[in-house]
Amino acid sequence: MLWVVVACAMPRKRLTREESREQTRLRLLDAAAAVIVKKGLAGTSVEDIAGHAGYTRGAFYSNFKSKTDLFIELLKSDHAQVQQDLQQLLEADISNEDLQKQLAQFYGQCYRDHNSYVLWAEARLHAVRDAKFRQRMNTLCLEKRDMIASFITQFNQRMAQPPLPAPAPDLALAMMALIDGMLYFNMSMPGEMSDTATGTVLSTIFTATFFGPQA
Amino acid sequence: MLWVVVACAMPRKRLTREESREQTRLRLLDAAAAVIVKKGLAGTSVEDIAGHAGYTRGAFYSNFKSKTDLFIELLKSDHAQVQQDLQQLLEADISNEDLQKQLAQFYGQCYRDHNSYVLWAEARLHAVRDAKFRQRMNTLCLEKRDMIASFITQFNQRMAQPPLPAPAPDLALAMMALIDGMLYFNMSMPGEMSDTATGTVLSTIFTATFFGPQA
DNA sequence: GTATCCAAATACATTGTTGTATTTAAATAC
DNA sequence: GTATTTAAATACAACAATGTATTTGGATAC
Repeated sequence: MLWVVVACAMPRKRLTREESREQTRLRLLDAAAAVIVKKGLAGTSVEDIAGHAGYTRGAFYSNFKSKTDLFIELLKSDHAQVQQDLQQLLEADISNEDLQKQLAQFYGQCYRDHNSYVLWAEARLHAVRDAKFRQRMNTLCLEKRDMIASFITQFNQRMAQPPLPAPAPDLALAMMALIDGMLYFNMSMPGEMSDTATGTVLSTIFTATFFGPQA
Repeated sequence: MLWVVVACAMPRKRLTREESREQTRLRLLDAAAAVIVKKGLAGTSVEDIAGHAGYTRGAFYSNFKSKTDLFIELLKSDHAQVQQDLQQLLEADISNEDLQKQLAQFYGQCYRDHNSYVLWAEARLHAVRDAKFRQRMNTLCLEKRDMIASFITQFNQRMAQPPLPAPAPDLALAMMALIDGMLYFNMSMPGEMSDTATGTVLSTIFTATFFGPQA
């Protein structure tokens, strides 16, 4: 009886089956991300995930084949987001901006937050051990590399800089490695490398690499 | 009876208690490194380690307080080795060598092999989750940073190069991040980044950073 | 030799995890 | 309304891992 009143007071839409299922899926994915960041992929049980999302294991197995299955979905969704961000950056008008700003944006764009970076760190270790998984991840990484390579080429042309010191795809990998290294460092040694130091170093190296022999 | 003969044939020294204990310890450490690289820290059970070393769990708990305890010993021993290598490089006469060679050596020195790198990747993730552990690791990393900073300063002076574009410790962190990023990449995407590409890129960036505005 | 010591093995009790099989209740279709 | 469907809960059986308590047998001391 009270139920009716409440239901009227806050028009909490009665979900259709499909909506409800989708909601459960998303809640499980979110919960998984949180718990995996906190306890690690291997250290996280299916029960942990379901529990944290407010369900039982039954809901989990009803929605995902396995923990690995869910994990891959998690990565794919994050990758798609990053790709989209990069695409946007690529399409934006960059010729009027200065390098510093670009780099800051680029850097921030690569991985949006600490959590997603930790997830990718987990993924890499998993890739070392699972060839199948590694292949899938490589595909994603190479996709990103190509997008960055395209960004570099375009940037180089628009700025009418000296020829690149190496093929764009190679430079792209190097830049990814560099940025990864920075984030990786900050992940396990937060605060050790000041933001300004990071920025300075990145821009120093970027400038030297892309703008070549002029101070 | 045959035993006596065999014992004479190969003078396999009868171990003292202490020697025997030390041997067990070392075997457990070696086994742990191998298994942890293969299955991950969390995915490795104490039983796995003991079994792989040819013992039972009893031997393990008789020698180590816990898995984490053993893991830290593993890292410390690896770190000590790297520090020693760096020290040697620092003391060596470098003024006659060319940059390329130095870099190659430096690069190879940082982490001696794939396995030890994977162990450190595990360690970093562990550090994200365990503040106590993170502090310990920071100490080790800063030790390394200082040694590299010292290397950079010395190198810069001996080569009579232009002033460094940033404080040596900051540059050291950046170099560590860069090299880490490269190795990290190669770890999960082996073969994607060719050795020559890696070398070229590293030397390009290093040259640009340390030798500044001249091609 | 006998007594003792201690490194490692074994036994044990407990707890956590897995995946499947079955049940339930709410949403749809009629 | 009644029947059907199905998302999620619950029950279950098998197994893996933990840490401690106890035992065993080869070193050491005498």
